Amino acid sequence: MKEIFGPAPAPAALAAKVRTLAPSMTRSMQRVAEAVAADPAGCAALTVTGLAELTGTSEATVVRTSRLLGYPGYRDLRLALAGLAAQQQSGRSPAVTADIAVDDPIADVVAKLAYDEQQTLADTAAGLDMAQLSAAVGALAAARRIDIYGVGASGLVAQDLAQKLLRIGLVAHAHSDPHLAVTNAVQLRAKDVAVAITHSGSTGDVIEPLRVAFERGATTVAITGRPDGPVTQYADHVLTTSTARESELRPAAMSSRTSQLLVVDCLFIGVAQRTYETAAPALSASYEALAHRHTPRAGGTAARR
Amino acid sequence: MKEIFGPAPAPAALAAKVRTLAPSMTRSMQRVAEAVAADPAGCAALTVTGLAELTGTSEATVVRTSRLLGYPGYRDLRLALAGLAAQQQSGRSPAVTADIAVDDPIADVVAKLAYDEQQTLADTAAGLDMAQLSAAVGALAAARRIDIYGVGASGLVAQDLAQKLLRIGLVAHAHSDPHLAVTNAVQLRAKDVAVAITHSGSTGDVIEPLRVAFERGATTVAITGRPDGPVTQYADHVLTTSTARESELRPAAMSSRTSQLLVVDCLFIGVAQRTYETAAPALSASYEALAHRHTPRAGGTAARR
DNA sequence: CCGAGACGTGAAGGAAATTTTCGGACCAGC
DNA sequence: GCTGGTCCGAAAATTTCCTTCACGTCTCGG
Repeated sequence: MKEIFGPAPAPAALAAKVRTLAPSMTRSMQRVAEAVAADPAGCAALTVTGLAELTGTSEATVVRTSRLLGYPGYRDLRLALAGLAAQQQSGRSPAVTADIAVDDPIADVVAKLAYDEQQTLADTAAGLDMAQLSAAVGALAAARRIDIYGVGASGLVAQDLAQKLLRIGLVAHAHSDPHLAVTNAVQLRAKDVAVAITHSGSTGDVIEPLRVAFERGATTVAITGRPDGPVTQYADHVLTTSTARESELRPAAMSSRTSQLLVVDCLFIGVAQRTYETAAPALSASYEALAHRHTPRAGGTAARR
Repeated sequence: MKEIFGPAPAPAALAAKVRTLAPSMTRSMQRVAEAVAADPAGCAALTVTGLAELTGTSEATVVRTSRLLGYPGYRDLRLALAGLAAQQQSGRSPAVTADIAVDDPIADVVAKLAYDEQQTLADTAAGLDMAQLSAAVGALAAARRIDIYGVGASGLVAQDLAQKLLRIGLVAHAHSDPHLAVTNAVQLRAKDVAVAITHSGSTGDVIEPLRVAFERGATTVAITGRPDGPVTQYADHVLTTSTARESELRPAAMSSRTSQLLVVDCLFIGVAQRTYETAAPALSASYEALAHRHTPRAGGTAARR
């Protein structure tokens, strides 16, 4: 009997991982990663030397790329590749997803967007580090106070998380004003938690308050698409969101938001589970508090003017 | 020297092949074949030496068995094994259909959430009325001014839409303060568009400004999960979001948000397409304006305190 | 404009894996 | 007990993989 559970490299999340880590790769490594992502089956049939020649690089680069993707060496990457190829083979052939074009009919836009977001969700789920997530949940559940930082599109996600945590009785606040965020971060102490949400991983306005919180001894969590970005310097726990390819009409903010929200939801559910005794009544209380805000039913038809 | 082996090694029919060929095997080879068939995943993790030790045989025997099974050597058998393991792995994941329970491990929570949200996306895309969507897009693209109403969780979606439309040069504003929303709605005229976002379809704070806008002659759009709700009285175009079942730990806000965001994205892309001439440069301009807000690269490791 | 430093890269050598070779062990039959 | 055959594994031979190191290139600061 063999137990290879914990440190086992991700099985299916390879394509997602390639996209996530691509920005932090050098040119040569990108070529290798690209080849691997494009044709897992083909690459699985190649030796280190073969893949190096195919991509016009050296064996060392291939090994380096394998390491970056989370495997101990090329040998294990190759095994994962074989597995991936088998899955693709047996699984449905993924419908060809071209980029969204200017002249796409609206129905195609809907289909492509839905498909892309589904893909993003799958990638994110596959790429999430359960240990980190679990640790972050634990910290949040026990927190005296929670500060959440995010600006721009990520600011909305930050607010979403804050709203949810408030609903289950935690003390959470989302800051999108960098100055206020920093001044609030100074107040944090050991039992507190600070969460930074930034897709790029390098948004100064978000990193700065997290740094302050980190130095104050608070537990810090980063939700980012760049696990190698500056923000992770000051993060005790890093939750990686996936990055879909983006096109001219489809800015990165769109898929990153989907990914971030999934992570946020997972955090929320996790915390709700751990604090179930207090969370459940708080949830229903907040629900009932809003009931009278909904008008019972539609009347007739309205007349304009 | 390289030889091309004629018959490609079968990937999935391995267990059958083991049984078929077992009689023609010697005792030691049978032990190897048996181990391989019993635990493909485990054996895939072993080297030749490891498998030889596990089965109490020698490396040579392992290679001989591989040959008999139709592979050029153990290396290729191992690859096939990894593929088989991946297939088996992917085959079993039907546990996600259940509701999220209090004692679910965190990994299950992630899987279930991702699955549910994927389902929600598919449902929403399938249920969207293209004619209504198209009409709404047309109204937005030609609008002089756009007001968006939403409170609570839907308020964040409203802000998301406003952010996006602003980015492509439209005049859009999200209101979550009901009073301000109404006072602003009074200003709307024929060429303007008002969008109301409410899952329940009966949120008074959102219906009220929409009614005002409607009576002022503005084009009104409702994004709601209840196409028969009160809000649709005052909506020229109704975009229906899907509703997933909710459980105690998973409030409706979660899936409705996913659904609403997809609709909002569709609106955005649709508008961006129609106003491409102005949208494209506006998008890249807003992107560049933020570039300097990102610190270039990570330094070393941070020290707490 | 130039130099110092850091980074990316591949070549070569070393380690580990796989495959082959070869000799010994076992088992009939003579 | 010997002989021929088959089966098996230890160790050599080979391929594959990994590590080290030096060279080229780029960047940043003066």
